[in-house]
Parts: sequence; C-alpha cells; structure tokens
Amino acid sequence: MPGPVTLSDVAREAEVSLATASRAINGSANRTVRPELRERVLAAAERLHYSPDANAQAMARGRTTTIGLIVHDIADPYFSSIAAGVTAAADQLGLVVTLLTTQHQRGREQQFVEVLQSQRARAILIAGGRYDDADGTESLSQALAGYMASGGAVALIGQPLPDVSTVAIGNTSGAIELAQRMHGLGYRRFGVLAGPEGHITARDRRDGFVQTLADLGAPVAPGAIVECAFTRDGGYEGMRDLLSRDLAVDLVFAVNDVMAVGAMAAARDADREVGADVAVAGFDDIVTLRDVNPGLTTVRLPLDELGAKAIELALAGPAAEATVVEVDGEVVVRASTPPRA
Amino acid sequence: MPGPVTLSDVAREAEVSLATASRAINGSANRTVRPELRERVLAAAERLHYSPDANAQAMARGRTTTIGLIVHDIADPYFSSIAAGVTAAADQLGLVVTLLTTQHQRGREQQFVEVLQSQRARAILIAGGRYDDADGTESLSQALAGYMASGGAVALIGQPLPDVSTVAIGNTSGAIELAQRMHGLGYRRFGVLAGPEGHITARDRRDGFVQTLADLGAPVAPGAIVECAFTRDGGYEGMRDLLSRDLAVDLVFAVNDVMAVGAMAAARDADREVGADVAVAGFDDIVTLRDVNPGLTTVRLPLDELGAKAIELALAGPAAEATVVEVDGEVVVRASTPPRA
DNA sequence: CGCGAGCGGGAACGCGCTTACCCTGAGCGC
DNA sequence: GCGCTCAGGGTAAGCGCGTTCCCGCTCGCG
Repeated sequence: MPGPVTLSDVAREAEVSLATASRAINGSANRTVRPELRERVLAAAERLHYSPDANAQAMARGRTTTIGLIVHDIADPYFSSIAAGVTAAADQLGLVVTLLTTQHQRGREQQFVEVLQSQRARAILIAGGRYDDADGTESLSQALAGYMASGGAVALIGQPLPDVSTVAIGNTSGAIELAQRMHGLGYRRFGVLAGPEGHITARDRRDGFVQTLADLGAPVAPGAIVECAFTRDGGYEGMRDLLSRDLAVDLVFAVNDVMAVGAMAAARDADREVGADVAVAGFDDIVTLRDVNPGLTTVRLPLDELGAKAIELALAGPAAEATVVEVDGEVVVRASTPPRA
Repeated sequence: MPGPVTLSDVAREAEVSLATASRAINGSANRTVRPELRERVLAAAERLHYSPDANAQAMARGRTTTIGLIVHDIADPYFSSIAAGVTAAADQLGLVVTLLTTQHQRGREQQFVEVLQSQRARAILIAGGRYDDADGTESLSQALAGYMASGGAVALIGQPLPDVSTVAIGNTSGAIELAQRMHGLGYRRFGVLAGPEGHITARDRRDGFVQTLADLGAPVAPGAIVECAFTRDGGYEGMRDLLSRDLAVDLVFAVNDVMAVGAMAAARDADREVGADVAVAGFDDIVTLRDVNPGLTTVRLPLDELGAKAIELALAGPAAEATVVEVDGEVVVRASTPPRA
C-alpha cells in the first residue's frame, strides 16, 4: 500500500524544503512564504491528497485540538442534550470532542481523566451527577489536579468541586421555585420520588422542594419520600411503591423528567389519571419529552447552552481562578399539574 | 511548571534505560524484563505520576486507539442510542470515541472523514440518513476511499454505500411488516408523514409502507402522503397539514417516532383523540418515547446493538470484502393503533 | 575449561511535523 | 559603493515514544 503521504512527500513534489512546505500550509507566525511558492506547495498537497498527521502536529506543537467529554450515559437525553451543545461549540472552535461514558460505574470518571490526560486533551468537561462519596470525589479531584498541573483545563457541568471551574445548575433554586408554584396552585399533600441515596443532584432537588414546602406549612410526610433509581424504571417503581402506601398525596415530584415519565406510566397502570387523580412534576424539561400527555410540569434547564458555557469556562485560561457560574432553571407549568380547585 | 513527565524521566528515576522502561511498562513482544527491574520501573512511574503520551505512542506505533463516530445530531435519541452502543463497545476494546456531529449540514460528513483521517483514527463509523444527492454521495465515497486506502476501516450504520461495510437497517422490510399488521388490524385509509424529499431512509420506509398497502388493495391516496421535516416539528406540521385536508384517514404512519410524537401532539391540538379518532404509528421504538400516552405503535430497532455491530464490522479487517449485514425491526403494537372494529 | 546459545539491557534511529537558527541575496541610506 | 537590514528559504534539532540492532553476560554442554 502507498501508505499515508507525508509532508516531505509534498515538499519533494513541490521542490521545496520541509520547512517551506510546513510554512506554506499552515502559515506560521510572522514567517511568510512567497505567494508563488505557496501555491506550488498547496497544489502539490492537493495533488497528493496530503492529510497532515494530527498526532505528529500535536507532538510538535505541544498541544492537541481535542477536548474530552465525560458523561454517564449518552443515551440519556439529559446528557445527549449537553453533548449536542458541546460538540456544536467545539466545532465552532475547530476542536474535536472525544466522548467517554461511564455507564454509571463509579470510579470511571477518574480513569477517563487519566485517559484524556494521555491524549493530552486541551480540556476536560465532566457532566453528570456525582455521588456523595468522599473517596471517589477525592480521587477524582486528585486526577483533575494532576491534569490541570500538566496544563490541562477543566470544567464541570452540574455540581462544583473545589478548585475547578463549574457551570453549576440551580437545582436547589429550581426546586424551591417549583415547590412554591405547586403550592400556589393549591396542592398541599406532596410526594417525592427522590432518586438514590447519596446522589447529590437528586438530593439538592429533593431538599429544596421538601424544605420549601415545610416553610410554607405543607410539610411532606416522611413516608411520602421514596428513594429510587435516577432512571425511568426508578420512577416507575418508586411511583408504584408510593401509590401502594395509600397516603393520599395529590402531587408527586420526581427529581428528573425521565423518572417523572416512569411515574406517569406507573400511575396509569394503577388506574390513576395523571392530572386528575394525581399530579406529577419533573425536572430538566427534556425536549423529547415535551409531548408526553398530559404535558409534564417541570423545571426547564438550558441544557444545550451548558456545553458551550462549559467550554468557554474551561478555555478561559488556567490563569483565571476556578470560576463557578450558576445557571438557573425556569418552572414550566403544564397539564400534569392543573390548578387544584 | 513541571510539565508532563516523560518516559525518560521514569527511566532515569528507575535507573534503567528508556528501552527497558518502555518494555517494562508495555511488555513488548518476546522481550521480557527481569521482574525486579520491572517493579522498579513501575514504581518509578507511579511515583512520578507518569502518563504516557498517546500521541507519541500513536506515532511510534503507527496506529491510534481512536475510532470516529459521525452522526447528524447527538441530541436526537436515535443517534444517541447508537452512540451509547458505540461507546460501550469501544470501551470494552480499550478504544476511545471521537464524536462529530454534522448538525444536518450536508457535506460535513466528508469534511469530518478528513478530520478523522488526520487524527489517524483506527475506524470511522457513520450513522444517519444520507440524502439522495449524487454529488454529496460521490464526494463522501471518495473521501472514504482515500481513508480506507491509507489503512482505515469504515462501517456505515443505515444505508449502504458501494464498497463499504454496512450495518443496514431493514427500513423497507420493517415498513412492509408494519403495513401488513396495520391492515390486519382493520385499517384501510392511511396517511403518511413521509419525511423530506430525497431522504433515503424516509423514502424506503414510506415506499415499503405505501407499496404494501397498494398490494393489499388499500392504496394510500396521493394527497394523504405529506412531505415534512424528519423531526418532531416536521411531524407536527405534517399532521396539521394532513388533518386540514379532511381526507378521513384513520391511520397515520410517521416515518420515525419523533415525528410520530409530533403528529400525536398535532392531533391532540386539533381535538382528535389518538387511538380513537385517528391512529398513529412510528418507526424506531425510541426508548425515551415508550411511555408516551397512548403507547406508540412502531417498529423496534435494536439501536444500541448497532454500534457494537458496526465496530465489529469495521474492525473485522480491511482484508474482508465490504460486508453488509441487515438488521431488521420488529413491529410493536401499542395503544395508538387499536384494532379497528 | 572452552565455546556457543540465549537472554537482558543499552544506544540509536525513526515516526511526521514545527520551529529556532543560519545563510543568502536584494534593497536601502549614507 | 559599502554596509546594514530584512525578507525568505533551507538546515537541523527536537517533541516522546517504540523498536531494532547489537553487545555483554550467564548458563549449559561437550
């Protein structure tokens, strides 16, 4: 096989030196090549179908054009929306995204940080709920610190970590606002599908919701808070469990939309009409789920913007201190939580 | 800054040569290092937080550990499901996925193929509907041919292309089966939300459906086939359009699930109850959409398996001829198409 | 005790590219 | 007309690693 054509092939074909060829192709700083020669080189490159070796370039230049994105599960619309924003923003900057998915296995983030460090990625973006797990958090922190020390940039999406720039999501504030609005609609007896123990995002949302209702004089009964997986099936099981407890709740808050949809399915399977018999609210406002019936009340998060924001934050320069910007959600009321007469 | 620690740092720390250090760390072929030395090297690497430079390795070894995945829009659950399969399979093989999204801009695939060729990606996977566009297809073919000539592996997911291995989706067969089943349920007057002109996947699904019904003696009225975008909004608009034509169709086939959900929303907005007044069927069986109400009749595609299959196909070896394996869908009947009395 | 086989370790080269650094020649001011 | 500047082209030194070639040592066997 002819193998890949190298820059020296191009140089030979154009009858110039390597240096000139290199300069002609990617106009080096304040080193200009006579137009005629430049044309000759470019023509030769075209003729030979020259494709510069990104690895060699990375090596010689000492920096890559790669940014790493770590998520739990790319099939989850929450993460895929974020990823869409990241790839779009990266594309605009001429960067390329390598995607790593942990499949919810703890400890993978740290491992992936090391992989990306090996790749000499320009920046690492980590999206997704961490657990309240001191060891895991610590080792992740360490891995990130090592990466940053070697010149890498990092931004988190979701919960912050000490000394790391973060696009923080206003989970608590969103949950508070949601609670207020739902209380305002006349609901008084609440249930919460709270997600798994230790999941920080889930906890923030639950606590914001529960605390606010307590403040408003409509405390959530302890038995009406049920732990469950952060997934559709978790929502389904949780709802079934909750309904079986016969607690007469009239609004169930699932800490994310996917769970809420599972909960709605469980309600239907139990012959409770969502909206009429039991109201349901979620969190995230997943685009694909905006057409569920009845429409799901939720807290809208600008997921696609998070990616761009995170890249911007990471690339703002390691000179900058670790910055935390918070983006807040906005309550969207739909038919799943009709005003309560 | 201390900068990245290199292998020679490790070698010096362990008081051995570079060669030994290299051999100790990634046990080179039939060259073994004395256990004692190996331990010493590994310990030194650990102590120094050595992180091998993937670019340098790629260079020296002449091959990378990267595979490229090109999709239209990662936020689209169809693609994100495929991507999940790809990342999982890649992870298992110790490979890393770089994700490129075309945002539905034509010609980007070709450009991305060139980018990935620059990265010297081991393999390129392209998912997603191409258009019936001779020029675009041709230039993509050319780019792929160039990439393969330089030693790269390729697999497509969706429609095949000459001389390229493909995991083909049984769009036609799925549509045929769906048509038969729907006809069997008693439906006779059909409408089709057909997707955009020239979209091959959309066309195959539409044609399979329409042709089968014609064969069964229940031809779809020409006016009941409406072109629209391949998106949720396309489905919504298309359905609104179709309903406004007052054609008395009793089942509408949207050529994908996302469109079908849009269509259901349009039906509701027009006060037609899905299931009772008008039946709706889709294609794909997107996981996130399995809980829409009423449940959407569709053709289930094993999206997450496609990714693994595609990787396997691509990596099967360039020695192999271009292979096409077809995966077929399976009709799943749900409440959106009740038996017609 | 000598010699050859075999194995472990080291020096050096090459991967493809960028980028100092040097060198040549042209243009300019005095 | 001379020297100085500067533009532009070439040479070569790495970037960090894998790998080949070669040498020295040890062990086994005659």
